[in-house]
Amino acid sequence: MKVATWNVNSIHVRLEQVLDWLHQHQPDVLCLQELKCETGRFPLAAVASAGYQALVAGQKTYNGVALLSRTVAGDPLAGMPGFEDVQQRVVAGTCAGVRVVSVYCPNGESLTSDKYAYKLRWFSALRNYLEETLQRYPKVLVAGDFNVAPEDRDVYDPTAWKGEVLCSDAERAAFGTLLSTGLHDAFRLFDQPPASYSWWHYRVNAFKRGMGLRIDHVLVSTALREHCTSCGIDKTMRARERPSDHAPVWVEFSGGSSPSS
DNA sequence: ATGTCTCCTAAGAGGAGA
Repeated sequence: MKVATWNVNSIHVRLEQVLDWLHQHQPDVLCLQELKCETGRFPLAAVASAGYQALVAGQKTYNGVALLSRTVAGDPLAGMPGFEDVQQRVVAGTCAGVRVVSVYCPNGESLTSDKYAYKLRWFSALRNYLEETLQRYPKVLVAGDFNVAPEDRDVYDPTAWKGEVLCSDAERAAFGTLLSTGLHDAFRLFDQPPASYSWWHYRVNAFKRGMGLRIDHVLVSTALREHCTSCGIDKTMRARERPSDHAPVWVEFSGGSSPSS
């Protein structure tokens, strides 16, 4: 089983790249973020012709998440119960016995912004939601743009970014509370190249200069961790013409398309 | 170093968000 996540920064602009990626990598599930697309305008027919079903929680202009899967996802759920939010940032479904949650965590803008306070409230709600999810489903996978670089090694220049948004102590602590529910950062289960990042700013030629952060993550529950065989970041999509500012992150599991027990 | 990209309104550029 292969699952991936990708912040596409507009599904309309990146549709051909998404279809290419599905064709090349044949994931069982692909989580998407920043659709910037109303639910009713999502290109369902295009992804269907590529062989994928879609759960979509979209809105006009901003945010928006989706879960593409080869088979129809069970128990679809948009948003987080008990946390009313006009911003569409969460969608979940069950695929091959795995509860998959696609998340687009708030950016926060800056430490003094109202959006930063919202980000911390949102993470608190996410922690509660994932705790409930883990009680209901043993095999849980949470994938998306977390907008947090968990450690200094996830930042190209930790000194320059120290205390900045995406790297602040409070954000890292909030990310840590997600792990404390019983989830594991799949990327760090394996040896990885140094300077592994998933996002590079569009400005200042950041990608070519290696100025990136690792803020897109795949978290797996303990029951899933045992089956996890590899995890990586596909930088090739960031090197393309007209790229998203994020690269896809993928994870593979042993046991074919349906990891059992 | 205010740099780039996307989408919106609104009929031109400019603002919001990342």
